[in-house]
Amino acid sequence: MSKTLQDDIHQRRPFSSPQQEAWLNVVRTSTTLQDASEELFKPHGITGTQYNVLRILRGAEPEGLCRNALRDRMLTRMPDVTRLLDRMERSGLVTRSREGTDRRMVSTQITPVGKALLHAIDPKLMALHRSQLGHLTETQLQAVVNLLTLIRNRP
Amino acid sequence: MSKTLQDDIHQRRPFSSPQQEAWLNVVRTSTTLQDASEELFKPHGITGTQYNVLRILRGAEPEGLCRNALRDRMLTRMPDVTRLLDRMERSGLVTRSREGTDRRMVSTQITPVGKALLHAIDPKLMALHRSQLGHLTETQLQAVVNLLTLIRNRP
DNA sequence: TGACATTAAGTGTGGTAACACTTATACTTG
DNA sequence: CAAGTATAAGTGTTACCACACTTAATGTCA
Repeated sequence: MSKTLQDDIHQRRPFSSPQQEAWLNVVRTSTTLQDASEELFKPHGITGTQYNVLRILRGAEPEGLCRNALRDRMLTRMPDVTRLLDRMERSGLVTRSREGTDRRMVSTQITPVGKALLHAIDPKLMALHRSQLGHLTETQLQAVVNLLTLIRNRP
Repeated sequence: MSKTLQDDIHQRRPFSSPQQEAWLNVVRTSTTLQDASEELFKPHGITGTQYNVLRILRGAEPEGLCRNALRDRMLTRMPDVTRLLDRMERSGLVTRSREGTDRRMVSTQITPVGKALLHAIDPKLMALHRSQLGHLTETQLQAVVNLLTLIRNRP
C-alpha cells in the first residue's frame, strides 16, 4: 500500500509523460531525504552544504583544497564558495592560507573544531541514512545507484 | 563506460555504506536534473519554485487554492509561501482575493499572463525531460519510479 | 619583452529562503 | 455566550544564494 507521488502532492491528473513522472520522483525523493538531514545538521549549527564542505576537506587533508577544486567536488552547485568559506572560517571550522607556489591560490583546510564536529555528526547521519533507506535490500539499493548513474550519463 | 558518482565529485575513498551511496546518488541526480531546468526557466523570468506554483494553480482552476493548500502540494518544502506569492503577484502571474465564507482564507488564482507563460514553457520543459531521461526504456523509468516510491514509503 | 588572454579569488548588490513571532478570524466547550 | 484554543495569513529579521563585475597573479606568443 505504497503512497504514490500523486497522493503525496495531492495531484489528480496523470503525468504527461513517463519521463516527467520519473523526473518528479527523483526531485521529490531528494528533497524528502535532504529535509531530514538538514534537521539533523541544524542543532549543530551548520547546513548540509557546510557539512559537505567539511567532508571534502577532511578527505583532502593535510594539504587542503583551493576554492575551485572544492567547488568541483561539491554535491550541489555552489557559485559563491568564497563567502560560504568566509562563514565557515568565522565559525572556526576551516582556515585559509595563500600558497607559496602560485600566489593566486588560497588553500582551505579543515580545523580540529571542524573535525570534532564531523565526528559528532557522522554516526547520526549514518543512522539517518539507514533509517531512510534501510528497508531496501542491497540489490534494490544497487539498482537505484545503477539507474541514477544511467540517468546522469546520457549519451 | 558510465561515469560514477565518485568520478563526478572526484571522490577517491569508497562510500561508508550502500545506503549512503544510494542517498548521494539520489541527491546528485536531482540537482543535476534541476540545474538544467532552472536554466530553462531563467530566460522566462521565473524560478523552478514559481513554475511549480503556476502548474499547481492551473490545475486548481477556477477556484484557486489558499496558501497552505498550495504549500502542501509543492514539490519542495517552502516555508514562506506568502512572499513567494507576493513576488508572483507583483509580476502579474497570480492574483489573490479574500474569500467570503472564511475570512481568514486568501485564495490565489493563476492569471492569463501566468497561463500564457506556462503555455510558452511547457513544451520546452517536456523536451528537456525527454532529453534528460529519453535514453531510458519505459521499463527502466518505471523501475526508477517504483524504487523511489519505495524509498519514500518506509514502513 | 610587452600586450593580451587566462585563471584564481574576492566584492557589490539584489533576490530568495528560513525561522520565530504577530495579527485576525473561526472553532470549541464549560 | 465568553474564554481559551486552533487555524489562516502575514511580518521582522537574519542568513544564504546567485549573478555580474573587479582585482591580482600567471601564462602566452608575436
